[in-house]
Amino acid sequence: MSKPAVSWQSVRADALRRIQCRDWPPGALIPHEADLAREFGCARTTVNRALRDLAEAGYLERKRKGGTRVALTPVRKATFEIAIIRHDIEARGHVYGYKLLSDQPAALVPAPLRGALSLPPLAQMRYICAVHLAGDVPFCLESRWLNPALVDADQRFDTLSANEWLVRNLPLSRGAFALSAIAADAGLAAQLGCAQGAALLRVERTTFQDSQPITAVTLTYGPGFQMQTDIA
Amino acid sequence: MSKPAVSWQSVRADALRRIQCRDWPPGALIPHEADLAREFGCARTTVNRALRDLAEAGYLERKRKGGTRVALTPVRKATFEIAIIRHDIEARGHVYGYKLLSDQPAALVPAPLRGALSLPPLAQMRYICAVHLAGDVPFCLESRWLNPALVDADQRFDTLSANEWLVRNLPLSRGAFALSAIAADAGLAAQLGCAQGAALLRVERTTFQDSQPITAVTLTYGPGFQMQTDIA
DNA sequence: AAGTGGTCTAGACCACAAA
DNA sequence: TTGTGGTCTAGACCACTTG
Repeated sequence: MSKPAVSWQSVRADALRRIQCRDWPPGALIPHEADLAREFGCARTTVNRALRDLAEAGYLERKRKGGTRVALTPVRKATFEIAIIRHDIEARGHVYGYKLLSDQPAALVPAPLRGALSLPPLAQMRYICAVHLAGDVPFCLESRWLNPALVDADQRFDTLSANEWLVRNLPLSRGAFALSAIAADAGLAAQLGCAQGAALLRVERTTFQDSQPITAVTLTYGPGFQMQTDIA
Repeated sequence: MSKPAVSWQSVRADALRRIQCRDWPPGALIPHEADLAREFGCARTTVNRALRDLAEAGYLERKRKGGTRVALTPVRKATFEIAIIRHDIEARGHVYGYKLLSDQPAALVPAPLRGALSLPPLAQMRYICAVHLAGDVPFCLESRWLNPALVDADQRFDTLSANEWLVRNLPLSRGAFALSAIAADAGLAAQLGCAQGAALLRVERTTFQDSQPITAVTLTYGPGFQMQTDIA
């Protein structure tokens, strides 16, 4: 016989079991990789892969020379994908519709956004406003400031949304993301076809390519919209 | 001299550069690991680590025998941590306060929740309602159904919130997470000290240990609350 | 100074999916 | 059947931290 072959996944599973059953209690120092490798009968590389994965998942904290400790508060994460809105609507089983409301080549950027994008006073950007429809019902209002230096001025967004064009064409290196609730004012109520004062979910994103701003967008979803995901 | 040593991070960076400058355009098949290893002058393992990382980040799609392709729509993700609310409030620079509003050992679970938790009709769970304060201002209302089989009935939540106790004491294996906006009704307005009809951000979570339900919680945040994070 | 995790190597075998 | 990624090994050196 040769080897039963110990997989890093099995080492990970066993280590996780020890953490969860308090065999390795929160805050405790666990044996170092070489010891565990001997115990599991595998190479240290395999143990390393398993523990590294548990550390990424928030169960362990590792430091050179300091060793590996069980996290005091295991951090669980929920992740949202920066999706193409069309895909989101289609995944919900609706027919996608899109309507461009306005597209101004150069508009003054409001002060709060200037700060978020690190722009000088009086900076101008292209401003686009559009609505995404699920069937005939307004689903999401897209209100976007776009860096004109990064997008051909001839590029139209009357058929393909700026959302979709950007996801496909402009790589981003970093960004910020904020979620809030807002009451519909008269304008929003008209554009989303809902009652004034309705509670709406709002997503604000700003994205950059290195230190160069790409876009700042506000997505306001219709009433009743839920953003769902699984916990890893 | 021996070797400059090629790191997997440098391979990753170079591959990412080729993707972003369209040297490897979206949808294209890129060279296989062995070729890249020769080109970069490193072991295949190193290339594997780099490309695996780019695949996890959403830039590449890999299939055995199929090879590695550049993703058509690079998927960027925003991650929220399942935080202890106290930490969230303290990180915002406020003094944390907590008030237990009610704690019923056995209450009928409403039908929609029963479905989400896979519970039988007439199922009962412990029901807890509490408010988290930032200074003197209500910050978040916690309304929670808790599986009594997993928590000692003697466990009080009048000082330490169920939120914090659970994060520290009950490991979860999976869960679901939903975000929505809701208008404050009379009860919410009273408990959060806001106007009736104010738009509030709501988080609903259900968590399980294997197939056993742990808890279902609704967190309703005060008006103006923003949930923020960075895009990876 | 010394201990621990982080990484690289060269080689091997396996698992999956396409041809 | 065959090509490609997925993983394991044994050994080595390095980098960061703590004592």
